[in-house]
Amino acid sequence: MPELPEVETVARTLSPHIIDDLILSATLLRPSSLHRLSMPLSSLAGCRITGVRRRAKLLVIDLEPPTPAGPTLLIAHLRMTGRLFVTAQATPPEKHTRCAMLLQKPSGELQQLFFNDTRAFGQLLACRQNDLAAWEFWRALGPEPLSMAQDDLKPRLNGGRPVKTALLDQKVIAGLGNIYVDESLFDSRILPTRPAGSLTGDECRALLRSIQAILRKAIAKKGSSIRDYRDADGNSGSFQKGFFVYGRGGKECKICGNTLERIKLGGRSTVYCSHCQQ
DNA sequence: AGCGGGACCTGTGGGC
DNA sequence: TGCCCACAGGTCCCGC
Repeated sequence: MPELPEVETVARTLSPHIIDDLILSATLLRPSSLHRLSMPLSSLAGCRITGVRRRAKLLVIDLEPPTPAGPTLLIAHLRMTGRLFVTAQATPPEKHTRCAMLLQKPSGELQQLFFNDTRAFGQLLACRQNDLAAWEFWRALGPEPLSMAQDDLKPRLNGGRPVKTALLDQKVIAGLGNIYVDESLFDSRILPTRPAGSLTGDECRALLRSIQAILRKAIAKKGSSIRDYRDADGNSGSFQKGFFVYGRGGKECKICGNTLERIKLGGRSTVYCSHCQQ
């Protein structure tokens, strides 16, 4: 599910519900949903939520009090089907509820924060800031695409692997997934199979412009909902209505009318227009 | 180094 | 209706 625009939307919609809340308890309902580097979730009892933000495809919840090892964090990776949302105090866990936290608002009102995840690929990680250095995935994350300057992409795209594979690599650029890579490559008219190192400076600048424009539009549309994705208020995104290629293999290119090709690249379904993209 | 394939999970949709 | 297969927004790990 969630790529950068969806996680950004979850952060924005979740924040007003839980900011300044006190965590009274945290119950893990499926052990495998806890990251191997995580502290026990029970250690979060007594912490207050001070921020909700996004890094790459990760949702980061800032907590206090800090510890000698730096600020306390609760990080969620939603993977394919993870969902975070608040619900009434009395709501029982569902079949796919992996974690339930009891929160107390500053007004004294109680509510729950649920982490639901059908496929159970998603994970929660409670840790101190200093612990993040031990998490190789976090340490190696590439730059945020919306903060990159126009010449920042070219030096990161090299080697003979397909440019699509490189863009999916979170060490190259953080937050892109299958949807937004295919859409960005189409928008910049670049074939996904092109060796990453073969792109010219102009092509890299055009590609980054496309990535940034598409991510901004997708965030404005509250993300893309293919099947499972909902924001923290339970609403779907609508950017999927504007897809040019993702999920449209065998259909007509909206630009030239050519039949869109569908191939496997890096194990991922890939759709492109062999006429528009070069 | 980099690729493909499989694993991790559950659900859905299409074809027969 | 029902069964079986393919496939799904992500990442990791193994073997070649």
